Amino acid sequence: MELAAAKLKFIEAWGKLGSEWGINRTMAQVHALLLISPEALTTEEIMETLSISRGNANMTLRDLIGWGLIEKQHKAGERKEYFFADKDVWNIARQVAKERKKRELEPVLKVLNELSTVTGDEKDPEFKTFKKSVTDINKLAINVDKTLETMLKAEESWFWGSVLKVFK
Amino acid sequence: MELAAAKLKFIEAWGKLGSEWGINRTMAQVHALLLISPEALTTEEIMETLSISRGNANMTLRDLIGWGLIEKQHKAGERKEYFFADKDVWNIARQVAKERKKRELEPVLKVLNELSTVTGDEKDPEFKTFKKSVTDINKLAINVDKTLETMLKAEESWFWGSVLKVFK
DNA sequence: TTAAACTTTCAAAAATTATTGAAAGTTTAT
DNA sequence: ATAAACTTTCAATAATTTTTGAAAGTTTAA
Repeated sequence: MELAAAKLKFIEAWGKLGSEWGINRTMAQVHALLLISPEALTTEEIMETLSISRGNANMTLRDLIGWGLIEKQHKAGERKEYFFADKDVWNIARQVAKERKKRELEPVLKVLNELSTVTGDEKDPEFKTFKKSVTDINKLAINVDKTLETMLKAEESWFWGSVLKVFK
Repeated sequence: MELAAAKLKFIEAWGKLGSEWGINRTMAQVHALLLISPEALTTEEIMETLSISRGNANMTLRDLIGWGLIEKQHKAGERKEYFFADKDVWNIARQVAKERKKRELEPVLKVLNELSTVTGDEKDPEFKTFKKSVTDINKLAINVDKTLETMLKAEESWFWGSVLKVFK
């Protein structure tokens, strides 16, 4: 496979994966583009390569910065802003995990906590079933939270070393 | 908090979580409803409780069956179909992991594999950067795949016991 | 059969989400 | 100050996803 074709395929695949994971396609594609680019790129270059509008490019870049996946770079003597992506895949994974934990897991844990204070008749099957589901989900969510917490602090080699050794 | 209010809140929260994870809101809500229901419910009851149309209810229930999250039940002497959800949260997590692995991770692994066959000039920064990103992502994806594979086979207590012990 | 009870389909409509692009805003150099 | 270079905003539009509901399909009982 040729490099040019491979790049397109990678951008497409990353975009699809993103959209399956609640990250919009364009955002994932811009990220993909910067990820495989050895040099920081300008808004202009990104707009052209991906055929997207200026407004879209601007908002997407802003979101990616918000996710901690890319950064702005200023070149001496130039007005333009350049953007580049962190190339360390483990950092990327951590960053995504961190953001999703904050945006999604934590609110859910909060609600589950509230819900576990529900009162009712212990003999009522409706009550018992509700309570059990909420409690069980809460336990699972707490375990997931703890695991993510560890991952956020861990070095990649240590993390996979440990996990895969256990699962041998 | 009252049981009735808590149920609504749970259905809402589960629906929101679902939509953040690429599962549509209605599907997640129907799942939530069945999860906290001690009895199997009919399409009619689900339609009413969640104020959704017959067509929507039917398709959603079919999808949930496809995900392995709910099952049909037939009651003796009745024409109607009843639906109930597996209440074991670990099974649910495994089932979701299994489906997403199949639908999302495996296609990505396939593409990454293809992309790692790309040819080019080892001195070209474009090529080097591309190759490194693809290779690194591939390694990460393989580790995720292995971990999921283990999870799919594991008992809940063993799984968390091992993972959390490592992360102590 | 036939008709009632129930399920499925799917084209059209509604709702949601993403994108555009032109105008407004900002910064820098002169 | 002014103008050029660049960035941001946001109302309008487009694209995508979800939902509806009525019609078609299926199963069962008599």
